[in-house]
Amino acid sequence: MYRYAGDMSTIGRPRSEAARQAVLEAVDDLLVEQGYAGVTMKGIAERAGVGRQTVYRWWSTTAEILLEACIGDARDELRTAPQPDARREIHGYLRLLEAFLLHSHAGLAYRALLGETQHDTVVRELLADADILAPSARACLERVGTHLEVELTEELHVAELVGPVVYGVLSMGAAPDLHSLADHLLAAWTPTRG
Amino acid sequence: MYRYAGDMSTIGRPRSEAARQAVLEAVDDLLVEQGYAGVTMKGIAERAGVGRQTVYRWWSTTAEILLEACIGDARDELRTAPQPDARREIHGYLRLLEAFLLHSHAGLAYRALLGETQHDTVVRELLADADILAPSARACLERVGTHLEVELTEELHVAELVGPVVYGVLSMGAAPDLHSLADHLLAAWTPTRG
Amino acid sequence: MYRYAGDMSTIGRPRSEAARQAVLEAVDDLLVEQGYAGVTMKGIAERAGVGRQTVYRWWSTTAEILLEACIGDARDELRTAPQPDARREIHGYLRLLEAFLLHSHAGLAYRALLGETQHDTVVRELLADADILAPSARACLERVGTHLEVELTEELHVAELVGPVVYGVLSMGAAPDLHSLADHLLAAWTPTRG
Amino acid sequence: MYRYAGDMSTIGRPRSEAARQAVLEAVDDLLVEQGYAGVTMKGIAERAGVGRQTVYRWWSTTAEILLEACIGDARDELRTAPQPDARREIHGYLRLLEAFLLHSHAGLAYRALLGETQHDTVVRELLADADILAPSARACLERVGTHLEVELTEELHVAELVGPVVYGVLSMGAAPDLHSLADHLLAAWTPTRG
DNA sequence: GCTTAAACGAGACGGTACGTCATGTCTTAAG
DNA sequence: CTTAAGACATGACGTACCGTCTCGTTTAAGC
Repeated sequence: MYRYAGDMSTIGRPRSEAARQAVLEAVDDLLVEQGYAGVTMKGIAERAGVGRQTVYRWWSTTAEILLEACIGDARDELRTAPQPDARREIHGYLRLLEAFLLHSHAGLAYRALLGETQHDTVVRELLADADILAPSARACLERVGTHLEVELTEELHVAELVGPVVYGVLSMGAAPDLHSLADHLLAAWTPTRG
Repeated sequence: MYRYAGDMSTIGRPRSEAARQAVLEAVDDLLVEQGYAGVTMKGIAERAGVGRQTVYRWWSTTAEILLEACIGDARDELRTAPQPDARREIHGYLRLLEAFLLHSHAGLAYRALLGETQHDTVVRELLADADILAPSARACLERVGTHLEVELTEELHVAELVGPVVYGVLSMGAAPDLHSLADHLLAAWTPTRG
Repeated sequence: MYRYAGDMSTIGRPRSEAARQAVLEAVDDLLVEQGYAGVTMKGIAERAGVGRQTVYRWWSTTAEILLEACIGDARDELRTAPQPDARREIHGYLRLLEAFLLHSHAGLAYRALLGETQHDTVVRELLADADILAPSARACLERVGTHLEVELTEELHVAELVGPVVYGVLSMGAAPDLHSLADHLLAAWTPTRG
Repeated sequence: MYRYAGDMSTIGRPRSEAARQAVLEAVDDLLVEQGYAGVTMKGIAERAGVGRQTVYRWWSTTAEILLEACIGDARDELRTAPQPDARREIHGYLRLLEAFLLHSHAGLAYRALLGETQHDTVVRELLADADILAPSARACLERVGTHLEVELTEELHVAELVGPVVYGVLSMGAAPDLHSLADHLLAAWTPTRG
């Protein structure tokens, strides 16, 4: 469970959890309703009914707020149930990923952040540290590996699994055909027999 | 070859090609020197030694300018020479793509635009229409197909070829291992015998 | 009679009288319809269907155009018929002046110019040279003088006659009571007997 | 004494009196140094070392600032000491008025505002409400009245007293002869004896 | 209970980019 | 050589958000 910073100090008025929640909800609402251009520090503060200084006290940029708002949901939404075979494992994960990127609030925030990453190096590290997609992909690969004669644990496999979907959604707004993609990945990862 | 708009009207002072070039160079310089945050309409106009109105007359947003500035170079930089076999064909293209995304000015602009795409729907269509990466990927696939027993022309194959590299660069700032990726792609696309 | 500049040159395309008229009408229309803020060089040119350079070629400022547009009408509108006695002479002129300043297009232009005079020294000289009000006031005073035992020709008398009305209209948008003003002026100018 | 708005609200950071003073001084300086054309919102803000938004927060137009800047000084500068007789009373006031209009900073601002009044109805009401000249003229008339057999309180008398000087200064840059004007006014206001 | 101290809301502060408008100059082709 | 058209560089317009600051208020913990 998430524990926000500030539990070390003991004197003075403690941080308001209500204000924190209001800010996180505000940033999510603004992103959905007004798009990324509507996500401004000023707008967030007003929407949350919170002083501007209060926002700046706990977050430096809109990206940080956005990340904190989506980080928990993202993990939950990308969790898959184990499947009986490798093909269903892969295909199930791809579908989940596609849904996350296209239709989830947290996914919308992730795409916005991934976009901002191209403009701002600080955001890149923030997002890299948060490591939103990779853990779920690694979990999938681990389970896929048990169905095959090989183990799949490397960064490369994550990129092969996740990359085509992310590229499709980011550049064209739609993922490629997931059935064929799953088949191809399976073929790529199955050792060729003599 | 690119021909800027304005060749239909015959009356009045004609559009200044010098101003157009100055703007396109200015946007490129600013992106490289100051990053995306430095790419503002005001900054472009001043850097180009051009009136602000002149910029707005021909372009609506910084994204349009960026796109026009990189579109030509991108095509050139993504052209590959034919290779003797499929593996070298694929690997050569992947290396070219990685270099483009990581080190080229045009590639920097493309990444910035792909980032902006996540914030702004208008930019998405602009970039989709420009179709920067796909043509080069399709050209590669076509040549790869002649070395195999199958043809590779679909959108899915483009995503499989391009996606892992783009995802790696966008989210972590580095492409995955291109040799292995090329091998996997070859395996995925080679019909399983026997 | 007014002769516009440009009658000395004989070679080349002659100045277009149509363009000149169009400009003068345009400036008048704009002042009435949009107020002084709407009187711009650009606006005049467009309204007149005339090239911008054509306007600049013959006039330097909007003030010059306004002056040329109103100068003729002003003279005509401020002409009074002689009256049988001094009081009617004075009162009639005051009424005419009031009407000119409050309701005439030329009077509106004059007030705008007198306003601009306070901002721009060049306009002051322009307007002083044009001498819009004084001639009519002097004509009135001359006729008044023949009804009295004194002659009234000085600048001071013009100011006494014209000043109260101009001040009232300029500062409050209305002239003072003209009957009483006429009486007072008569009293001021009648040599005290006994 | 003038009290700037903002003393009623208790929440939020209070208005900066320093910024207000800086703006009022800036507008005065600009008018004197660069003339009315130099009095721009941007220029005022920069000269005052103040944010542009701060200026717009408290004033809508340059006219409002100019008025606030001159309103206090104007009252002070137009105050006259009582005189032993009516002629000196009138002549003294006329001299004061002439000096105010021709040589005072506040008078310069008043003339600029009276000029702007001819271009902008909003300014007219602003200036009419401020009522710069009339109170001093009324005070003069009141004291003049006690030296005569009549009372002088009406708007008409103000216009007769002030009008000729204002007209002279506005249209020609100089007042008429004030000795004669004072004599004439006295003659106009003295009841004719049998 | 009183003091201390930090977080809170509100909002003014000096900046800066936005997109629009008018300025006065220029460069065309048409007459 | 003037004309209409319109692009050009310049710079003010009024708006929005930036991040900082200064208020008065609120909410604890510790004396």
